[in-house]
Amino acid sequence: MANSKQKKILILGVTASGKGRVAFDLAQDLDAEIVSIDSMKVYRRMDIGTAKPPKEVRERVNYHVIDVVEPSESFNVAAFLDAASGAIRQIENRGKNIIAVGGTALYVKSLLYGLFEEAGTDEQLRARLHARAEAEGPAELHRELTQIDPAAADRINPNDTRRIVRALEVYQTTGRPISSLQKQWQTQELKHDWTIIGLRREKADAAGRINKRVRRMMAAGLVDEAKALLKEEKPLSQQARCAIGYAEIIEYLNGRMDLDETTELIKKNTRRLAKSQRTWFKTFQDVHWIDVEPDEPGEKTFERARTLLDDVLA
RNA sequence: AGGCCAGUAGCUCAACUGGCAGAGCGUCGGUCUCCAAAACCGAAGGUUGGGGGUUCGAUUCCCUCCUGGCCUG
Repeated sequence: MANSKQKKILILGVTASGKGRVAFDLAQDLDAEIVSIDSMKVYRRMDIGTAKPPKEVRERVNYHVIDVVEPSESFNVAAFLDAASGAIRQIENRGKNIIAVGGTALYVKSLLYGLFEEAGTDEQLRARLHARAEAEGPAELHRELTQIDPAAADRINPNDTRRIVRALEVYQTTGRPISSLQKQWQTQELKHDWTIIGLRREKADAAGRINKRVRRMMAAGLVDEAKALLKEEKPLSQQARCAIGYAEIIEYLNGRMDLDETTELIKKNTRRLAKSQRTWFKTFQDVHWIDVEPDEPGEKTFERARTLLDDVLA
């Protein structure tokens, strides 16, 4: 076979940057399948608010790691990495190219560099530790962490209950300090076998696209979609219920604000998400950035991405 | 027209009988290895509506003007 090794292309960008469109065009062009890197598109029936690719699109290209869990279920990085790795293996077996797209930076990082596998989650232990943090204050747990794992304690802020709890959880379940396990993102030369393309836009342009998209989601029936989810047998999981768009509409349905305020709040929170994605992506190494112009048609961005790939992969 | 209330950070509001103008939210920046659309940290931002007066010292007391709201005619 001439092309014995498949291409692995990763496309990054903040929410509403246009990366989905570019991924789809590239997938058709390169005979590839798509792996979604998105902590919210994994939930079934949360379609409008998570901006999933529509059916017509999904009929033409295979999408993975979308709709893999019920809205009542929890999900996390490890589950993502499992699902994504499985999908990638399948695609490779079919001899197709792989395009990963997404904006959940932690998941991207796990896909590139892996996670330590010695400690999963222990929900009960975690709940107990959180209860203690509530009662005694996070500083007390942080002091304990200093005893068993000074390196981790040094890196974690005394108010950061979640990370303190996770560090203690890891120690109590494995007997090993978390800092001794978190090695895979710290080596001098981080290695992976992906070609990474990043889509970047001016902030005002990004904000404008977000506002437009939120308006479109509201018009497309986001409120009804959220209502339907709330009517389901099982309640939404903690993660699913804090998805932007859904969280605010739940408040709205509880009479906490009117529809205009709700829409504005969704825009604001989406802009905040974009900001934090931007911050994350700055730290990513070897990204080939494409600066997308405000009025640039999606087709042109796709052409630019393809040209860039030709150069890089040549 | 008269009476009353209000005017302090971009927004919503604090500041005991005069004593160094603060908070929340937003904005900006950052952290991030099993909840990450989460959680956490940091920074900037004010001639306290204008002008005058009393005082060692005024967001605070007095006068006046401006703006907004309510009440009365």
